[in-house]
Amino acid sequence: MNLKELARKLDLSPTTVSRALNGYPEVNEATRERVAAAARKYNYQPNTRAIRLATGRAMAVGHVIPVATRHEIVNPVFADFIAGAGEVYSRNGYDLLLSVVPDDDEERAYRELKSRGTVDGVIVHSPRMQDERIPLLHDLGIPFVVHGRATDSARPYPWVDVNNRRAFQRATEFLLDLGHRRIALLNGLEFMDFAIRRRAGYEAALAAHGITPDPAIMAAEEMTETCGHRLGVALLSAPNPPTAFLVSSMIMGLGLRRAIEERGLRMGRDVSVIIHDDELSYLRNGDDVPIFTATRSSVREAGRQAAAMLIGLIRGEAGAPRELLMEAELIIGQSTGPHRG
Amino acid sequence: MNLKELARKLDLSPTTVSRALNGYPEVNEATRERVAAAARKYNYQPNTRAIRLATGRAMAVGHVIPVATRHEIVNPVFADFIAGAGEVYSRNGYDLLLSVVPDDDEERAYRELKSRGTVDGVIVHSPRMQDERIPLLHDLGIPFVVHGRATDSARPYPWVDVNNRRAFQRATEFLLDLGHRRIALLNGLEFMDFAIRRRAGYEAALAAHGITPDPAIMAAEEMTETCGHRLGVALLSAPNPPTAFLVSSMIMGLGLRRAIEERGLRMGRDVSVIIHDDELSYLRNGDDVPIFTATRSSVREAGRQAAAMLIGLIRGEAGAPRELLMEAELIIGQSTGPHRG
DNA sequence: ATCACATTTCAAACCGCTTTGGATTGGGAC
DNA sequence: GTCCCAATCCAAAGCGGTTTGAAATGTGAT
Repeated sequence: MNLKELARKLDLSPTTVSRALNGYPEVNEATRERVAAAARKYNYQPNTRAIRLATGRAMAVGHVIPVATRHEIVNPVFADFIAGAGEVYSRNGYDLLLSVVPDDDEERAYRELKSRGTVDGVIVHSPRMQDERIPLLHDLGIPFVVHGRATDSARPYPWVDVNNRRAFQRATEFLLDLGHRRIALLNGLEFMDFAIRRRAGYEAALAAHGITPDPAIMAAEEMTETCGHRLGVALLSAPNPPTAFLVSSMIMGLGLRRAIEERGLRMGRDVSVIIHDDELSYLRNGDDVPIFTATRSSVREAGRQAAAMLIGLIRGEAGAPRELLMEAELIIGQSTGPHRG
Repeated sequence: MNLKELARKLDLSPTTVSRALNGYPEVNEATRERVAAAARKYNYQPNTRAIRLATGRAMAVGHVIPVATRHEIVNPVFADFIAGAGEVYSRNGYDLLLSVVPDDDEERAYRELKSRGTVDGVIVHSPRMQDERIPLLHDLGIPFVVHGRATDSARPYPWVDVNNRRAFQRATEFLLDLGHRRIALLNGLEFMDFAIRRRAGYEAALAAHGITPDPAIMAAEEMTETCGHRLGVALLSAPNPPTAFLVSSMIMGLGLRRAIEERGLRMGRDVSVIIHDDELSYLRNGDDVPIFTATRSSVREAGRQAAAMLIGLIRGEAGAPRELLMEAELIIGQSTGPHRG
């Protein structure tokens, strides 16, 4: 059933039917209801392809997912972020278009998205510092929202981010208050913007206590279980090992815990650990009692917020906020305890 | 730059330009090259929306991701499956459309996908046994491929799956050969088809050794870290605890390991564990030496295969295989050892 | 009765491409 | 020289909606 057929059944012009269904004012309330009833009866659904061509809008949002050609890692937070964003898109009639692109081909991907008009806007994932995608998207004139931030961007740009700096600063302070002085940092790779900010927070808290950060107990690696384990083993068996760890992801934290327990130590008693918890749905930090003490911020909620912001931008809604800094909670779990001198 | 403008620049009709670019035979080789050159020069990209309307094809594939309204879990294998599928789509000019849908609303989602013509085909995720989506998609006439299988489907349907039964049968046999007799099964929720098949393999291997499965050491739960931990604690502290575990996912295995180590036991020495490893990119089972002994099968590869099969179906390629059973490898890691009587 | 004006409806153009059904041209067969 | 056919190209009609500009109808004021 298409518009023309429906119009013929109703003995109306396609124009009127279209307007009736789209809520235009210049149509009689009685006819509008007649049209609506018929549309329901015949289960009329306007053809998306036609709407898109006619209106010039794609009614779709793109998420370009760069897949590192070398280590081929898919960011584990994607699934939840997208689940959150997807909710908002479907409520607003937008489709979610996923482009999986080798990371050396991203620029071409964005240009094509623009010139072929497949999407009305995009979400930028995993920003690096001085990310080239931001000026590119500005130039192309595609509405976009960055999940995270890119330090040192020349122009302002819309973003949704967690206050990574504050979170890690608070977490470090918490450990300091427990008496820990030798606090290791297991960070993500530091070309990622969030990793830089977390380190900054960590260093600021140390500095405020007159402690100079020790590069020997600061690592920046891929946030995997095995990396967490390897770093844990190395740091714990070194001379003057840390008594506490600040870890950038739950998965890495699981690896660290493995290293701790292999050495016959107890997490929370012998060694304190704070992780960052993205509240991934398949990796909950405990059901009721948190396993890890954690800085917690829902990445799914970030997805919702970013999607809402992007739709606002696409619709050209003025005055909507263009920046959103989400504060992480500090959740006290069983993985931290006072320093045992 | 659109087709009409390009045609005018070339002093040709849009017809000819279109044909030249799409490789139709009725155009002079010389003009074809002239057209191609101009297209490059002006960076002409045909408008996707127009192509879609004109051809009636959506050039897009849908992945409907049901989000459980209650526990809100996003399947952690999605990200990698989709990364694999996405590679194949982009190579073939298809877009990947993600619909995040509350799981009680899935039927409507599929019907709408059909009647609005947004996609040419879909991938069905996480099939249950007797999955209602399969007859629905058959009726709607949308090409589809199921990732996994649905026991007891009346009609045949295209699928890509791991041989879950064989994998768990082999794993169980391996444990039996090591002398274990009390082998626990930590399975996924058993309305999922793969969980049923894994249990069948487990039970078959036990039966071949004259062992009656003991429901007391068989669990079917959500495959999370905390569930693995909770079940591990419960089973290990029960009278007559198992000496080996067969676990349906790596994440669950991490939780189990935590329970084992909390009790002062060593995995691989005191308790043997075999997990199923989907080779998730962010959750590798060790870098060179596997942490867990595992049945291993790449979910990303499954994504590639399913995508390729679906595109074949959409294109109406006859003779292409409609079913693909991938065998899992048994990888020997450090988490298994002989039974210590 | 007449006119201005708001309300309601419609015909037709348009979005940018594909595709059908000719039209034109040139060369070879007869 | 005529006819046929292959090789090229084109005009126009689509795809299924939206949107513009105009027409038809009804209403109240004059």
